[in-house]
Amino acid sequence: MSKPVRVRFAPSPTGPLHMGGVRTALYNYLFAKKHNGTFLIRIEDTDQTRFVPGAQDYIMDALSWCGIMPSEGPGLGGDFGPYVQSERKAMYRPYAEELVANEKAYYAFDTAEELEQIREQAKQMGMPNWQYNSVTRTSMKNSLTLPQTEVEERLAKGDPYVIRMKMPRNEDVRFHDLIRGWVVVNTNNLDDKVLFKSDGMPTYHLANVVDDFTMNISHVIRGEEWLPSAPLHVLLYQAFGWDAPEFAHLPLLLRPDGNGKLSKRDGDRLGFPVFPTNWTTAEGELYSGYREKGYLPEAFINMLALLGWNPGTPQEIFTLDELVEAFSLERVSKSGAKFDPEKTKWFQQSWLRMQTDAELARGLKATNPSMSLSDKDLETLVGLMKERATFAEDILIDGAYFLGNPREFDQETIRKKWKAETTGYLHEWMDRLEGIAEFNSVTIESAFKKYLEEKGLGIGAVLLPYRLSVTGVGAGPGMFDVSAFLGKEEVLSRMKQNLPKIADILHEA
RNA sequence: GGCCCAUUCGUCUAGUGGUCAGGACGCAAGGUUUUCAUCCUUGAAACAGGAGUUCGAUUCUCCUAUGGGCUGCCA
Repeated sequence: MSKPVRVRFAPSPTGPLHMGGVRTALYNYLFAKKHNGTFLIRIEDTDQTRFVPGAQDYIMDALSWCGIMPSEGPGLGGDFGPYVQSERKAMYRPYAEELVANEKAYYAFDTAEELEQIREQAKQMGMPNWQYNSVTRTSMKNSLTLPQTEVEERLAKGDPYVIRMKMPRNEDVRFHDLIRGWVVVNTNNLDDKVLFKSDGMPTYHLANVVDDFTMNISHVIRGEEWLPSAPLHVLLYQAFGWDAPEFAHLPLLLRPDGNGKLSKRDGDRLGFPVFPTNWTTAEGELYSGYREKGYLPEAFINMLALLGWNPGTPQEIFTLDELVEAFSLERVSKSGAKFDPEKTKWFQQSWLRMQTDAELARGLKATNPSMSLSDKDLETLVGLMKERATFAEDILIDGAYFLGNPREFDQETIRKKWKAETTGYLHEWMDRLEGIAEFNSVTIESAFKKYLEEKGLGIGAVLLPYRLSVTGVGAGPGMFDVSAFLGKEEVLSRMKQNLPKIADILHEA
C-alpha cells in the first residue's frame, strides 16, 4: 500500500525562475497528475539576505503562463500551510532542539568571521576546503567541547550560536534514487552542516526535511545539484525517526555552447531566453523571456519535457495532458542535457501551425490593437502566411506588404529578374488586370495564363516581376492569392507607383 | 584538491550479450511549388579509450580520460 503521491516544487525567491527550474516544476507536476496526486509550491526563503522583491510573484506568474498549476501553495491555500518558509519560522527551532537533545546535533558558538579566518588559513597551508566535521569540531567552540556550564551560560546570556549536525564517523549512507539507482556515501566525507542559523532561521537542509515531512511529501523530485546533500537529508530523516520520501534527482540543463550549467547570463549572450517570461532587475537590466519573444507556452513546455525525458515512442509533439499520460520517472535520463535553441524553434513552429487561423488572428489582434484589418481579412492573411512563420508576429513582419505599399524593393531580385522588356510586359498585364470583372485568385490566374499564352511567354518572365512590383520582395504566398487579397484598385495603384521606383533602382545599378 | 554523478551522430535521444546501432533537430542533395515556406525522398553523421568476463561485447565489471555537480550561518 503506497502513500498518496504528494510532490512539491520548492524555489527560493532569489530571482527569476530559469528554464531549468521550470522543467523541475513541470516534471513534478506531470508526476503528480500521472498518479492522481497533489502538486504544491513551497517558497524557500530562509535566506533573508538573498530575498529579491517580486521574485515570488514572478515564479507564480511564470508557472501559470506555462499551465503548471499547483493545487496548494502561497495564495492558493491548502491543509499544510503556510507555504512560505519564513511564515513557518517558529516551527523549526523545536525540531533543531530535539536533535540536540538526542545528541544528533550540537550548539556551536564559532562566529562566521572566525570560521572564515580558519578557512583562509587552511587554504594558505594548501588545504582548499577546510570543513567543520567530526575531526575538526573537537578543537572548536561548541557544546561538545565546552564545559556544560559555559554552554548554558552562553545560551542564557544570548550569545549567538548555530546548531550543527553531529555527523557520525565512518558510516555508509545508502539511499535509492528513482533515476540513478543506489547511491552510497561515507559520512567521513560529509561535514557538520549548519541546520539552524544564528538569525533564528533554519538552513535549507533542516527546513526542507521538516517541511517535506510535515507536508506529507511522498517524492522529492529536484535538480541534480542536490544529490551531494541527499545523504545529509537521509540522515536527518533517520535522526527524527521519520520515513524518508522517495528521491529523484533530475539531470541538469547545460548550456548549448561549451560546458557548464545553464545560467542566466548565457541566454541573451547566445541569443535565446533562459527565462520563461521577461525579468527586469532592480538595476533595470532586462533578461528576456520566452513569452515575450513570442513562444507559445505549449511549445516551451513541450520542448522542456523532452529535454531529459522521452516517451520511448517516436512521438515528439505533446500537449500537457498527453505529457501527463506518457510521463514516467523511469524514462528520465541520467546525464545532463544541452539546451538546443534550434530545436526549440522547431517546437514553436510546429505549435504555431497547429493553431487555427482564427486563434492566431485573435492573438495578433490582441497584441496589435491598432491594426485596421477586419477580422476576416486578418484570418485570410494568417492563412496565407502561417506556413512561413515561426512566431505569430512573423506573419505581420514578413507580410507587412499586405498592410501597405512596400517602401523597399529587393535589389538582388530586380537585378536578376528584370530584363529590358519586363516593364513593358507589366504595363500590358496592368491593362489585363483592369479588365477582370470579378477579381479573385482563380480569375486572375486564368487571365494571367491567357496573357502569357498570347504573348508566348514563360511564366517566370512576368510573374516574379509582377510580385516584386506589388510586394517589394521575391518570395511569398501564391501571387494570385496575394493579388485577390489586396484587390484590383490596390494592386494597380501600387504598380503605378512602384514601377518608376524600380526603374530608378535599375538606373542606379 | 576531496566527494558524488554522468559519457551512443554537432545537439536531444532509442536500443540490444549476436541489430544494416533507430528516430528527431540542424546540415546537404533531389522532387513538388511561378518564388519562398510547407511537404516528400535521399544522404553525411555516433557507441570516449584500455583491460577483463564471454564463442561473441556498444550492452556486464574494473581502470583511465573527459564533462558536470557539490565542497557557505546560499538554495
